[in-house]
Amino acid sequence: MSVPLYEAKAELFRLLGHPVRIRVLELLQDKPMPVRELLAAIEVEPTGLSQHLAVLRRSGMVSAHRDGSTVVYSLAGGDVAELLKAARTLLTQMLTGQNELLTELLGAERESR
Amino acid sequence: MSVPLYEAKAELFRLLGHPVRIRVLELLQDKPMPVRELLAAIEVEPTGLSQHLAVLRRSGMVSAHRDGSTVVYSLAGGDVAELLKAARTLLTQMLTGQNELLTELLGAERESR
DNA sequence: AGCTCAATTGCGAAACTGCGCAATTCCTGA
DNA sequence: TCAGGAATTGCGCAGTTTCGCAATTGAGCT
Repeated sequence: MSVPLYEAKAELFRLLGHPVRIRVLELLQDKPMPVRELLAAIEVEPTGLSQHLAVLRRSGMVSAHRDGSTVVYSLAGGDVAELLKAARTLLTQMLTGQNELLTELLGAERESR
Repeated sequence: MSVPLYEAKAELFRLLGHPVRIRVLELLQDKPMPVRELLAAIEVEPTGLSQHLAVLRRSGMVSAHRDGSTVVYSLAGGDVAELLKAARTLLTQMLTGQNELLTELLGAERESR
């Protein structure tokens, strides 16, 4: 293997590490969408969106094809949904973990007063 | 929610977007480990490892406790394994997708000669 | 107390990322 | 064919990340 797997994973995560790109992937999960529609759904300048789309395209996560004067993007292959779901699960687990710790600490403080 | 979910996801992915941090999480999946052992397993300077561990600690993904003169790190709560597995799956899907496309293109070229 | 090893932190330099503006490409309709 | 909108690209600036060195903290040993 020329590129170790953990490098590839890190690279993948780095690609996903931007709110706009997450939004794009989430939106494309429902159905393919023209840029115009993505633009309407996400708060971002056209040029910024293009750049993020370019990143996703270069990485092979989405593919684009022209339809007349507009460009339509769609997810390319892989199970992105699963990854996003795992992220969501992990986030909620981490947050509840922190909450438990917090309430525990608060309880301890109350008792010590 | 003060922070939109997609922001939190992006943040999470950004945290994971470094090879050393990925390695650390992978190693900690098996069992808690002292820094010394992580250091032996990963190619990185002690100071660099410390910094990456600090990032993971601040984010709440790992926790550390002293044991004598060494510090032992362990995964904190959440199901990191699931996320890493999803990443691995997605990567292989993307790579095979590219391979198929490649062989398709090569086939087409051969035919056109 | 002084020494040493383990781990962390502070800091400055180098590399990278994201953003917006201006310019460009590609298509469509007059 | 040319004016217009859709989308992309090139480019420079500002902000962030990463890295290694030097300095610091904490624990065990004599």
